[in-house]
Amino acid sequence: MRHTEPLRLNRDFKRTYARGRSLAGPLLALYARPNRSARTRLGLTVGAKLGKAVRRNRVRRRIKEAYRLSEHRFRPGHDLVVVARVRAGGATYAELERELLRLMARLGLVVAP
RNA sequence: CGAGUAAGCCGGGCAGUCGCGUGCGCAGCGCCGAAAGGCCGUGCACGAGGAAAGUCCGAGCUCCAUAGGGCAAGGAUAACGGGUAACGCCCGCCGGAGGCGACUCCAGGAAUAGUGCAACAGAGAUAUACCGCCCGGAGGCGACCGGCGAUUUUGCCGGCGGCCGACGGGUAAGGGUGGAAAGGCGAGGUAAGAGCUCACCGGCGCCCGGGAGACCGGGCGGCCCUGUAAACUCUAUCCGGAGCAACACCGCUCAGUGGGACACAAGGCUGGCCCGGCCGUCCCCACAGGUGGCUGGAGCCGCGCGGCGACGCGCGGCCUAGAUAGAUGACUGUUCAAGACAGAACUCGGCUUACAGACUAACUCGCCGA
RNA sequence: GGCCCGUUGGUCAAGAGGUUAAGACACCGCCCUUUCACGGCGGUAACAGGGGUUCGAGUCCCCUACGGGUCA
Repeated sequence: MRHTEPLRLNRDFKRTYARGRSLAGPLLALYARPNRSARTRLGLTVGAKLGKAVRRNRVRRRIKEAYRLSEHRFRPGHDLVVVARVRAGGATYAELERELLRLMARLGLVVAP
């Protein structure tokens, strides 16, 4: 992704959970924290409760795709963690995309078009 | 046509737009980092499985230990012959069990090397004698006959066959329990019985013949000795330990990051100010950057030859993921029998488990037709 | 990704081849008490699932499912 790099280290995840602002919907939970950088770092968490490897991969790829397609509209310079909740295991792409955009907007991270 | 057995093979296809990983090429010499190193654009090629899974076995590879090895402990395997780098896998075959059959299943060494265990039931459980049957029999019972005594009832003695029977002995057929009861069944035999004797069958030992062997066939001999080794054990064979988060190299090193506690107090940032948000000295706990290893291998495909087969040999051709928070997704069109189980993480050989369906050839049984 | 454990009533748990699987807390009913608590008596309720060995399996062996620990 052009303007985003992955969030890798466990300590970055922990910092985001502890210091960041959060919001949760039925399918996803979103944590966000400014990182004093021009770049946004994105971390995805898809736990074992959602299913086996194939299903977890599908959920993760869909979230990534939804993020990628709207990336240009997001305010840069944040560490983001998207946690897939159990019901996301059976959700369609459209449902996941709608929820991600809604959560981002409610945290004020969407630049007005 | 119906029912069934067993094996191999495939496991959505095609097209478009956007996006991702690796390799090769081109371009800026730009950006991030203290450095090792990494990032960004673009063209082409390639880009998950038959189970990638469970981690149940066997190996390669790496480090540690030992350095000729032996013994002990612990673990694994278990008919026989072969295949293989090796195996607990595979093939063939033997024995046993099941099925009309095709065919399937079996941890399939030793229970006379020893030890342990066998609840309940039952007379008795690795050795028994409760009932019963048979022989002897103290003694008892009550008919009948004879004799004697007496007026009769009756008493005494003897005889005969019958019944009961303390006790002593024989027996292991029968009873009934049990998963298992001292080979099975029949005949002889006997007081009653018993492999006590005999025939057949089962098991054991020896001999002969066949086979590469497990084993099979035949003869002879006495004997009959419960089950359990996924109980200890014995016999034979095998095994040093750990695992790519192994390991090697490069680079940083008294600094950083996260959590807790303290505390919204001093201080700093944002902001005109309040609220709010972010940072935070000291104490405790935890953590650590990059590269290689990393895919060309007991490899895959085709043809020929050898072998019943597993497989082997020869020739020709091919290169087929290599990520490191982890690459296959999103939106469409079209087609069909409408898509199951499911995602590589060092790599192979197996096993096991999950699975919608499609195809190929083979065999068995039943019915009908020629 | 590798290695190693565990699963018994609602909860914590004993049991280690043998009749009907302990115990505690919890729950239900009765007694006690004016009532509640405490106490007493009684009761409901379990071997994760499947297959095998054995006469007999919660226990021994194999497979599956689930839960947990550990290794940078």
